[in-house]
Order: sequence, then C-alpha cells, then structure tokens
Amino acid sequence: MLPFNEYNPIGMDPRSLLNEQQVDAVTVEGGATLVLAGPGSGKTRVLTHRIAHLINEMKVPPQRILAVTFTNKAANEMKKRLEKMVPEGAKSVWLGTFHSICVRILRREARYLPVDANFTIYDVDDQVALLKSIIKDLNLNDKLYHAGGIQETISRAKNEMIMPGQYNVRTSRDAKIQEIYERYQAGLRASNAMDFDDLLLTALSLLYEREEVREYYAARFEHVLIDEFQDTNQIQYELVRLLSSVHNNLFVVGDEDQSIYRWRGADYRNVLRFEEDYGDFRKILLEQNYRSTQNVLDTARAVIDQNQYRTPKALFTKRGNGNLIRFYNAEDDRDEADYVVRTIQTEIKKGANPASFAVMYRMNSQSRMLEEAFMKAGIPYRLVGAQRFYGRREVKDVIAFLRLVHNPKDEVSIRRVINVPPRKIGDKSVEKLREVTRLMESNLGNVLIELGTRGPESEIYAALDRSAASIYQFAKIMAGWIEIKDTVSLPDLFDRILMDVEYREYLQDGSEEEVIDRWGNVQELRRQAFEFEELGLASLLENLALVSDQDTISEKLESPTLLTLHAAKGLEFDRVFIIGLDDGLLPHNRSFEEEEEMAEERRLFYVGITRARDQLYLARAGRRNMFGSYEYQLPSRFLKDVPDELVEMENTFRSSTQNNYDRWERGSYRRDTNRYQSNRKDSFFEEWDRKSTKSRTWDELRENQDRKNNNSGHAPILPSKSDAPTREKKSEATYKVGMKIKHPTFGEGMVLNVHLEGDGEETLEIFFAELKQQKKLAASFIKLDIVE
DNA sequence: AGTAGGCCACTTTTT
DNA sequence: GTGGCCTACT
Repeated sequence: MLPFNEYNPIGMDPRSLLNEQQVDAVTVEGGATLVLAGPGSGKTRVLTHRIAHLINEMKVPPQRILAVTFTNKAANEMKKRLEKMVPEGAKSVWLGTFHSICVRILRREARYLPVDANFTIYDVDDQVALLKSIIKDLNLNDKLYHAGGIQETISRAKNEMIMPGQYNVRTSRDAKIQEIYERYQAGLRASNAMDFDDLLLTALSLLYEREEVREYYAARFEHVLIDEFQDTNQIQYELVRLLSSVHNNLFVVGDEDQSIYRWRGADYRNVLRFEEDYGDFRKILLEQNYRSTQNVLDTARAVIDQNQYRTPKALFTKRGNGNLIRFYNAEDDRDEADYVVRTIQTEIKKGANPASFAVMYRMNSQSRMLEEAFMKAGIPYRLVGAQRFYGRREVKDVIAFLRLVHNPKDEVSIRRVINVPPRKIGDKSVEKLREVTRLMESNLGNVLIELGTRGPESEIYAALDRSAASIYQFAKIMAGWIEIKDTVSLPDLFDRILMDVEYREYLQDGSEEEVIDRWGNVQELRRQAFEFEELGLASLLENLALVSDQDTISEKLESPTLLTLHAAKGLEFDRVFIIGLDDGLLPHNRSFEEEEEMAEERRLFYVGITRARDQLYLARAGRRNMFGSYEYQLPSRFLKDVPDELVEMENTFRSSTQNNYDRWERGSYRRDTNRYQSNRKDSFFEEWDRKSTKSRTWDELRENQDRKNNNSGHAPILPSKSDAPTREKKSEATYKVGMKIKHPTFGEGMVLNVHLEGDGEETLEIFFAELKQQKKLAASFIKLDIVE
C-alpha cells in the first residue's frame, strides 16, 4: 500500500501533491477505469502520474504502456512531464495521438498492407486535389460535384467504416459519388498514400483481420490509457477495445461537457458505451478545480447546465470568488478588436505578463481583425493554427518535393511540383505522361525515375513525344535526388533540391516584402530538416503531416495567444477573452437546425470559459464586416445564461444595437423556446406573425425588459432601452434588422439582414409575410414605409 | 504554355 | 475583401 495522501514520486515538487480522488485514479489497479474529470481538475497530471506509477511502483515495462492523447501538443507536454518523473523509461512508452500510434503500427506492419512502409499521408488539401483530378477525369461538373463536399462525404463514410462497395446508393448522384469514392481509393493506393481516415481504418482492419497482429499488440500493451475519451469516434473506440483485449487494463479519462468534435465523428456516448461494455469498471470523479475562480466556474456552470443529457457535476474550487466577468458590447468588430488590444495594453502596463492573455473565437477568420489591431498597437502576438505556415504555397511546394523523394508514386505531389518553377509542362503534358504510364502498366513515380535515369535512350522518352524534353528535365533532377537520398544528410538533400529547381530564383517575383516572407518560410522548413537530421526524412514528413500548425506555438514567445475555441481545449490562461458572442457566430449558424449541434456550440463556449484562471472577458459586436459588407448581429443566446450578478459592464449600450436587441428579446431566440426545428425560419416567422397581429405584445415585452433592468441591482448583460444614449452615426444604415416595413407591392415584411456597402448603398433581406418569401432588395431602389 | 484580368464563392471547428 | 479558377489573349 502506498502512502495515499503523500503520494509523491521521486524528486517531485511538493506542489504536485495529489488530492484523494486523484490518488485513487493514479493508483487504481488494473481493469477498466473511467475517470470523469471536470475542467481544471488535473487530469493530465493524473495521467502522467499514473504512467509514472505503473513504471516506478508497479514495475510495468514502459514499452508495454500505450497512452493516447487528443493532440500532439498534449502528447509532447505529457512526454516532457513524464521525462522528469521517469528519466529512464519515458521514451519507451507508446505515447501519441490515435493517428500517430496508428501510423507507427502501420509502418511496422506494412507487409500486410496495400501500401509500402514509405506511404505518404494525405491531408485534406491533398485529398481535395486528388478528388478534383478524379472529378475532371469523369467529366463531371465540378460545381455539382464539389471536391470539398465530396471529401467530407467520403470522410464521413470512412468514419462509419463504409467502403466504396458498401456505399448506399439511392440516387444517380450517389452512384457517381460511389464511383468517385472507388477511384479515390484506387488513386490513394496508386500513389502509395493514405488519408487521415485511412490511418485509423486500416489499422483497425489490420487488427480485425490479422489475428497474429492483433495478438501481438494486445498482448504487448499491458496498460492502455486514453485521454479526452469523450472525443473518440467509433473507429477509435474499436481500436481501443482491440488493443486492450488481452490484459483488459483500460484507463480512460474524459468529460462529456467538453465534447466538441462531433462533426468529426466523435461520439461522447462512447463514455456510456464504455460503461456498458465493461461491466465491472470503476468510476472516479474529479470535481475539484484547481484552475479557475468561483465566479468563472459559476458562469461556466450556468451555461452548461442548460444542456440536457449530461451528468450534473459539482465542480468546486478553493480559490475564492475572484473578479467579476467583464462584458463589452462593441459597436462593430473593429471596436471589439480595439477593446481587446486596449485592455491587454492597459493590463500589461500595470505589470501583467503578456503571455497570460488569450483571445478565443469561433472562426479562424475572426483573427484577422485582431491581428490588425495588435499590429497597430505594436504588440506582438502568437497565432495558433489558421494555416499560418503549412498552408503557404512555398511550404507546400517544398514539402511536395520532399515527399516525392520519399515516395515517388505520390501523384498529388507530382502534379503539384512537376511544373514548379514553370518548365513548360502543362495539362497536356501531364495527360500524356499518365497515358504512357497506363500503357506501361506502371506508376508515375517509376516512369519518371526510369525516364530520368535512362533519358532519351528509354522508350518512355519516345512515347512522350512532344512533351518528352520538358518532362525529362524534371525527371532527371528527381531521379538525381532519389539516387542520393540515402547517402546525404537531410539538410544536404534539402539544399540540393532547392538548388536544382532554383527555387529561390523562382520566388523572386512579387513584392520585396513577399519574397522575404516566403523565403523565410522556406528557411523555417530548412531548420526543421536540421532538426530531423538524425531521425530522417520519413520522420520529418510524418511530423509535417501529423503535427502541422498546432505544434508551431513556441512557448518562449512572451505574447498574447490568439486561437479558436477548439484549439483552446486542454489549455489554460490567466486572462481569457471570448469574442464574437453573436448569434450566428457562437452559436454558429450551421448549428441552428439540430439540437445536438446547438448543445455542442454550448459546450464550446463552456470549454472557452473554463480556460480562464483569473479573469474572463466576453465581447460581442453589433455589426460585423463579412465578405466586404456589414452584417448586423444579434447577441448570442448563450449570453442570457450568464448570470447578471457575475457580470460587470465595460460600457453602456449604443443605439445601434437597440433594434437588434429588441428583436432578440421579442421571442425568436428566447431561451424557453428551447426547440430548434428543422426549418427555423418558418417557425420563427410563424411566431412573428402571431405576435405582429397584436403588436402590443412587443411593447409589453419591451416594458418588461426595461422594468427588469431597472429593478435588478446589477448591470444587465444585454442592452436595455434606458441606458442607450441617442447617438446616430453617419455611416449607419437607414433600415435595421428586426424592423417592420411596408413595400408598395409586396406588403408588410420584416428586415432580416442589412448589408451596408462601402458606398453607403444598403442591400436589404426582407421576409414578406404575405408572400411567405424572402427577398433581397436595394434600399435606394424602392420606397419602403417603416411600420415600426 | 503562360499570364492577365474578371468573376464568384467563401467562413465553422482539426487529426 | 480576397484567393482560386476560368477565359481570352500572347
């Protein structure tokens, strides 16, 4: 027996002492264990301590432990902590994401696979590129068969373990999609490539079909630990089940309230399934929060309590109430960004650490306005994700070259760079090359290598006809790289490639600034090539494919962090801004139709709130610049659930938000109408119609609201009529969202949306009650009477 | 084959 | 506002 309350592995800092529940979790014996861990309850700590405990106390060999995390970042973090606790064994533990673990297994067992061990991992861009070429080959309309949409469809199918042959065909379109899917899979095989979904799916079928493989891994992994279990999908659940099937020592940690990846196939009901599948499992609840103040926790709880179908949790902290939540009602998105930067600037002057701030938002596109504001203020910031680096043209080019060297069959990469820099190889030539390849019953890579090695001697050269010279030019340098790849170091290979294709010269067009920027990105890749000198090209490419942007955040940089709410999962900051609390943004429009999606948006907000240690800032904008014109925004419905008494207002409300608020309050978004029908617009206007027949209802509601605001001792979180100064701006639209108008021919209608163009021209979206139809009108074009 | 200019779709979220 | 893509011209 261990000294429970003083459990303290060798050399531990006393701060990392564990509470009783944590000790239970860390030291629980084998078998199935489910740890339900609220935010900030120290689950990463529990996981690392448990691994250390298994190795140090239970004498489990480290290589017999499998630990799966959700992101590479989390894996690296855990690895780092583990190395301090288990200096010897940490490296031998199998620790990584589902995807990286699967890659590891697949490379080891490549002899069973339809690809060889050098297979390339296709990311979404590669998938779309492949699909586009297939759609073109099939002579299909690329508007009707949109590659991006089909990629999603195929991904969904794979997540449900539906292969092309089993694809449910009900319409002629389905039949086409099935055909595309089939060709897509064939294309992957021909390119010696796997997409993200294949990594999981292939590993699973390998374990299913090859008993000896399954037994090897299941017997090997004495202990299996899974983090973020609520975000596992069906395939991952099966993988876990198989990998732990011999020893049955399965330890999973999760929190259904933090499940935010449903759209990717994650199913938090896996937690319930776990309880069913493992009858004698033990359940441990971690409810003490070590992160946030009580005010933050109360806010989080008030928000998440509105979700049905969840286990209520009693999160508590010993940290005290702390500061109130601050709420800023911005006029527009620029104002919102300025507020964030202004506030951060003030706090930094007062001595706050710049790195203690994070700004979180729903969509990556929201970062642009923030970046501008930060730059204007001269404050450095770090941006997480957002295709910052790996999405760049030059980065993708160079990676494609490297991928080609490693796997010459990779058709997507060949197509990408065969004409970079331009060497007179257009579509016609690529077609010719494919044709020749088909005739030879070979693959693009081999054909190119042979052409490159044997040159004009080879029959390929003759067959290529007029395209031969330019393709040979490329094939020659490519064959050269492949020849030297095993004898020179990775950085040397890298430099050789850039030199051979004269990539730097190629980048020279464009503005000077751009050239510096692009070349800088290439240099960053070069730096990584040095970093992976020992591990080799395969590791570098795997890392590039799997790690991507998330890991780019350098921890040394002492700056505020800008990131999406999704990217924020698992992180914590002293001060957290959540911006864009507009209805349609958070919750996002696309979640309006389905209750479960709306619940997920709420969890996303919950995740954001619970990242804050000390101070939470919330903000919304009444008007937002989207696609070049302004869109008026309603406050997020979630704001209604933030308790008034926990909120301190940063500003009073402007008149421009008044109408929005009225409409919001008028019923369409009321919390008690807690049903989200499939056709929201209809139900909304049915309700609107009912109300408009006796318009006093609206006045009543407005009065009620005013009374409520005046009586409550706290600042209201939403605008009320009474504290709105009457100030009109010139740039203001004449019509506002929620206005009732009368059109000479269409009759009465309600303004749904106002786009304010740069030249002051207003475009209106109006729903006409009589027509039961929505129309787009230019305001200057017609005379509209404002009814109300 | 390459490129300039115009059109239009785009914005969820990520391994 | 912008990047990707198509078309028409060189």
